Amino acid sequence: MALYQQQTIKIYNSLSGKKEEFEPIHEGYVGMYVCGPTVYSNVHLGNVRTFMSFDVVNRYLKHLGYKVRYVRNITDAGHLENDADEGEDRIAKKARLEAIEPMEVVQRYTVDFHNILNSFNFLPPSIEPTATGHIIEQIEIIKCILDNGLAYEVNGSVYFDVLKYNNKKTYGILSKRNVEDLIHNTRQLDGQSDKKNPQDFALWKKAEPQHIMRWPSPWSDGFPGWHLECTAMSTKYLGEHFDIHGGGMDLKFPHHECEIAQAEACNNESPVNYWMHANMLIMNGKKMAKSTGNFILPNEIFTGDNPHISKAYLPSVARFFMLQAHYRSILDFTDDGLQAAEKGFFRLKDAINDIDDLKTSSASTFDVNAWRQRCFDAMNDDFNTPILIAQLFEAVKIINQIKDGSATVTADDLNILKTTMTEFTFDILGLSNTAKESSSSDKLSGVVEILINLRKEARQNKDFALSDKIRDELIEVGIQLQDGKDGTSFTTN
RNA sequence: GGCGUCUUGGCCGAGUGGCUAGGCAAAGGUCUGCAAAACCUUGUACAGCGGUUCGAAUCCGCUAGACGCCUCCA
Repeated sequence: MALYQQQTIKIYNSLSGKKEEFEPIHEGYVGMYVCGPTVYSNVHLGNVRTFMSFDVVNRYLKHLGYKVRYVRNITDAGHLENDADEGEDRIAKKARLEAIEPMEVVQRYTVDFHNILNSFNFLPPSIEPTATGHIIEQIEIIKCILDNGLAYEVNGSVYFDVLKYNNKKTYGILSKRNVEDLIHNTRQLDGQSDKKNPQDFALWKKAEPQHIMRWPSPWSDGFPGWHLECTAMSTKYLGEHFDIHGGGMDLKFPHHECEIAQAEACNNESPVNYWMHANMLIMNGKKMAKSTGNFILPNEIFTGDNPHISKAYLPSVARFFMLQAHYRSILDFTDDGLQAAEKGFFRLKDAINDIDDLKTSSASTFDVNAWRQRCFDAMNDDFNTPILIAQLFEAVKIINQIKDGSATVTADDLNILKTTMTEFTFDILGLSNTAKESSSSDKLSGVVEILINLRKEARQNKDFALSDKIRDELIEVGIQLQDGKDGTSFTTN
């Protein structure tokens, strides 16, 4: 029996505003689409947090035995910097500024994106389609919407008719806005527009002569509107109706709202069963923004080369830090928070690495199966990683108690304990057991054992100056000795 | 201006109508040659003001503050 048959997941659905029991359309299979980055600059930490949230969702669903088709796109087509009819697209702008081809911009930052995600130990999506690779599919959807009378062409551009759509369906169903409010509150944009109404959005834009990224279409040489690619690619790879759609909270309106409208306009059905939105990452209490300097690149965390942090942190420490908050909460990124996370993470990791050395007994002083289920319960409750981490620390305490002799465990229970800890910490949360990898070197272990023995002799001879020197100098290189009842062990960080 | 979210102990950060979240930090103790690590003990928090209720930090209203979206944005 698959694990998913024993566990019931509840997902907070942005569409209904409630936690709902998760039932995939096809038993055992999950289709999930997550809006990926626009590759016109380095991926920043806020992006990483959103994608990390869905990396954990992906990992957990897989762990439960679901066959997950996880589609995360790369936006490499030039979208305009604003929704007015004028303006330069961001990729072209970057290309001009750096004097390179637009596709060089795309390549450079796609590679950066993958590098950063790899360093954070992300699992790759099943399919990572690009917008420029799906121009034909996007054109087909525009034709479909035109055929259904919910879009109109003006001067080679095609716009979605929001008011007309709203007569039949509800525009604003996801973001809980009503069209009347939108009409009253739409800001006046400079420049004359071809749109019938300001809240209409582009499906296809005719390219200005200087616009480099352009494709032929029935309406003009131009480029697709900025909401269309996700509808095209999610439909192509997951079907007209699929299970989960995710993205950052800031995409809820207008991007996801427009996706729903496009899909409904073409296929006449709601495309997604569960909408999930990850909340924003802020830094030192304020929005991250390049313009104010309140900003950090993921790589700078690993090197410590940023004025907002006091030292370098391992990717897993940053990952642990972010997973200590629930994905639907705003998270404040601070150096203090990272330091606390670092200590906590090392304590967790050290305890897991101690499991193999624990002694077993004829009885257990705790209920390992009940604890294991509490770990599942935490994740089942809308992927509540902070609660899961709290449960993992309950186990840390037990492991240390067993080590101390104030708790006992049977061999069978120890096996369950170890499996559960490993699965949840490394497979589901996606943390890395980095120290174990470096300390598992037989040569290093051998050398440290020699020093431990030398120190032991020194201590027996009451030569504490020497024994402390060995201990302190090992700490300098990141090796900490731990004197226990059964001799001295060591950990590396 | 409109819409929406949030405000928890020294810090971070969960959660719930009545039962210990957890991490970090702090204090005392055990262990130790001394430390470190670990373990044990200690905090009676939920912005303010009203209301509903047998009972609310958890539900409702108002006030204050923070944030997000409304324009590209994870």
